[in-house]
Amino acid sequence: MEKPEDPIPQRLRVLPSRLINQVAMSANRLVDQALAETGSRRYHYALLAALEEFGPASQAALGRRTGIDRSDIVATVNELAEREFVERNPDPGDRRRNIITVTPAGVQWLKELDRLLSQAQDELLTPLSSAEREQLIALLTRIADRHSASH
Amino acid sequence: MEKPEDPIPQRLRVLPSRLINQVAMSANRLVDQALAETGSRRYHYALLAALEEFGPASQAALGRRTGIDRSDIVATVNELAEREFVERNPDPGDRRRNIITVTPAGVQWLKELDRLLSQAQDELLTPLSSAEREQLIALLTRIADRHSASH
DNA sequence: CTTTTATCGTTAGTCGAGCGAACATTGGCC
DNA sequence: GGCCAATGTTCGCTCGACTAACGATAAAAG
Repeated sequence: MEKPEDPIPQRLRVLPSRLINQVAMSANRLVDQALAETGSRRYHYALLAALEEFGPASQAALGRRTGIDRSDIVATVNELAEREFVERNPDPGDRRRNIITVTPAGVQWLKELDRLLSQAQDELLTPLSSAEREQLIALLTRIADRHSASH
Repeated sequence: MEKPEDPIPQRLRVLPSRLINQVAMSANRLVDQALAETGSRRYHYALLAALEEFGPASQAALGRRTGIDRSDIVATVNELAEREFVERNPDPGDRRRNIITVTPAGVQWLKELDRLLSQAQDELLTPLSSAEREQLIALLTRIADRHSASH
């Protein structure tokens, strides 16, 4: 009654790069949806996380730490600044730089995002046991490391 | 001498959804780059694979089998038809449909893409042993299945 | 000190993937 | 015959990732 279920080609079903994309899409769907209700985007979380963990930083440094392009940092900082989660101030010691600082409200917000994201991760990984989740993370980490650091 | 290597926030480093995206990006880079040299794109492979495995089909059916939106199928079929890897003919039995058929050249091309993609997969999974690769695929498959089939 | 080189913030614009909306044509169903 | 669903197609949107350019400033080289 609800199974027209078209078959997926074997080649595609087992192709690692495709599997990964499939899962990435699910992950993004869950995460974006969780964040959307609060008017946030993934970049917001990344930036707040970087700021909270390493303290105030220039936009360029934030870009390097989060992997976000420096041209995209601009918009993200704008959005966060509008909601007063961060402040953008010129660096007196280097007038090329802006120093970005989290506000207390920003830290609070980060905690809220932490909560939402952790729920989303759980939903994503539902079919796996905790041991399997760690396995998966370990395997993925090794691949990610190899392809960002080395090359 | 070449390690400014900015640190990545802990929160991001272990966030599964982010790890997966990271790896997906590497995968796409490798795959796209392998395909680009031949003027192909991922959709081309998906379509040819579906055709070769299940035979001639309507564009809508191809969409269902590959997960490609039917509006995107149009362009993909156009591109493949231009290079004479597929043929698009009206279905005499249902005049709403086009029947897409792989040509022998298309089958040959698919084999070439198979070769290129398999290399790319290998490059992606370099840091993993074969046992680990199977583990990874198994884990990812379970997640992907859960989130596509069951909703 | 001056000239070159590099970094920073910013704007604008490209590209591909994944979609939604709309529309005309055609089929199936009652 | 009349209504709803499916099909092919076009148009356009959003997002993330990225490139190119520019003016300002700083640091390095001469």
